[in-house]
Amino acid sequence: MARRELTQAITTEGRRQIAQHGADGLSLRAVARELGMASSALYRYFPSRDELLTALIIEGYTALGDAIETADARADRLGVTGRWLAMCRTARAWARQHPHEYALLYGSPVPGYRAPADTIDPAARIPLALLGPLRDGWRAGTVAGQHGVPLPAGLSGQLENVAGQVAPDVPPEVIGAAIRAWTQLFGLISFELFGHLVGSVDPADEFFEYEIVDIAGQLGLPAPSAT
Amino acid sequence: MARRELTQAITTEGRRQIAQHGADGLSLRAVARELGMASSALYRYFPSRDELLTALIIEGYTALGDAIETADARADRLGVTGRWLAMCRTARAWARQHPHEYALLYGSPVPGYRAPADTIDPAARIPLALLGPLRDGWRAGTVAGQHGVPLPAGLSGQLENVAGQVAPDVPPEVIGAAIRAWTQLFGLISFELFGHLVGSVDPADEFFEYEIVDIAGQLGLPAPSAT
DNA sequence: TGTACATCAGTGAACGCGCGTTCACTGATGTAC
DNA sequence: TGTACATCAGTGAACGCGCGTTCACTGATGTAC
Repeated sequence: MARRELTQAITTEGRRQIAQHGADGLSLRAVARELGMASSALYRYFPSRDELLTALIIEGYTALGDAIETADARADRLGVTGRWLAMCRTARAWARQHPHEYALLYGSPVPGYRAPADTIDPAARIPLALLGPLRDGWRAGTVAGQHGVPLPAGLSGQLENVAGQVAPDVPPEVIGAAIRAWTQLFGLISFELFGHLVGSVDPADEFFEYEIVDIAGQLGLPAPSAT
Repeated sequence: MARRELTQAITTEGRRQIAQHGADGLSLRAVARELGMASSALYRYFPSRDELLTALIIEGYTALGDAIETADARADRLGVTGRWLAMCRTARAWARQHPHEYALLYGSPVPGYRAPADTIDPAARIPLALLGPLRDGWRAGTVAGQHGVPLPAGLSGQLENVAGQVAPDVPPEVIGAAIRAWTQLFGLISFELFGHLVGSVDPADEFFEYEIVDIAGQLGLPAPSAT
């Protein structure tokens, strides 16, 4: 078996173990066992368990990012609001299909594990994709920049800094709205997945739809039927 | 040492270990070691590791619930908006002071652990407390029930069901708004604590303030200075 | 075309570790008569 | 007031487990001359 293929077989099996037993259930020995090789052989491919975990985290963000970006592209003809809703639904669907991987990305940090810098870019794809329709809406004049509460100076500086890196023409208010929406979306998904809605609005399908439409409204996106 | 005192010494040490190493770092042997007793002795107090974990989860929800309810009571003269803001700030402060305990409550579910029914009531105290000012505002007529998006039938039923259990006089829209606000608040705290805001609005102090004021606005709570 | 050598994926045994849980026991304390 | 007994917190050894990582090694493959 070629080096690339075996490396991929290892991460695939690792992902399978995380899917079944969560991040702490990831064991090099178990991966090796499943692949029918000595546990020491894995060290030809990953220098430590943590490196394998990092690879899986990056794969997770990449899979979710791909899914969201694809949903965005597919919803192109539905306008900015349609794109936003499509991305939200896709994020939720991915999370529900891969709950343990989702928890690895957005749940408690793995104790004793420090995410290296390599994970930053793949992770950033998700908020960047969500920013897309907002940025396009602002450029087209359908999304207003100014919000009710004026930005305090420090926050404004942080947001301008972010804008400078990812969308220099967009005002800090819009960046702030995007971060809010991103936080709200994943807060909602986490609450559903981690069981906090049990006993109130679980099953959460209707609540989720209600929420993402409301967030779209907060963002100043045009009503979903209108485009 | 009396039975109650030793039981408490065990949970205190368990909480200390979770604070240092996270939920997976909780080990009966380590607790016993730290308390200077044989690990088998702990089984006189807790029938298994999971039972100890359950006790710690309940203690966690209770501590957070106490903190939030106290903040609510202290802010009584500040009106409904002041109470809401005070509770939000207290929740965040508690989470930042007890990050691992917070992760135990609101992070990824512990793999292989099923939360028993005893945790439901302590956990419910937090959303119930947050509902308080909203309910009072609605009763006093300062908070509107109707929202932009009409409730779909199924969601409305779920919310009426919740209302029936906790606040029968409150319309489903207000319950929905409370669940939304609760989800948003903890989504935000989780994102900050779990590191997702690093690189954008971290340190998150100003962003947090900005957000909770905005949520208050969404809830229809009167402007913070006006009472 | 054939030989000598280097490369390197994979092996298997071992190190040293910590864990949850069980079980027969000790020994102090308190209770019943 | 003194004796016999029950209770029960705590002990310490043991069971059986799985883990990450290291290390000297084998043996096939490919390369250089």
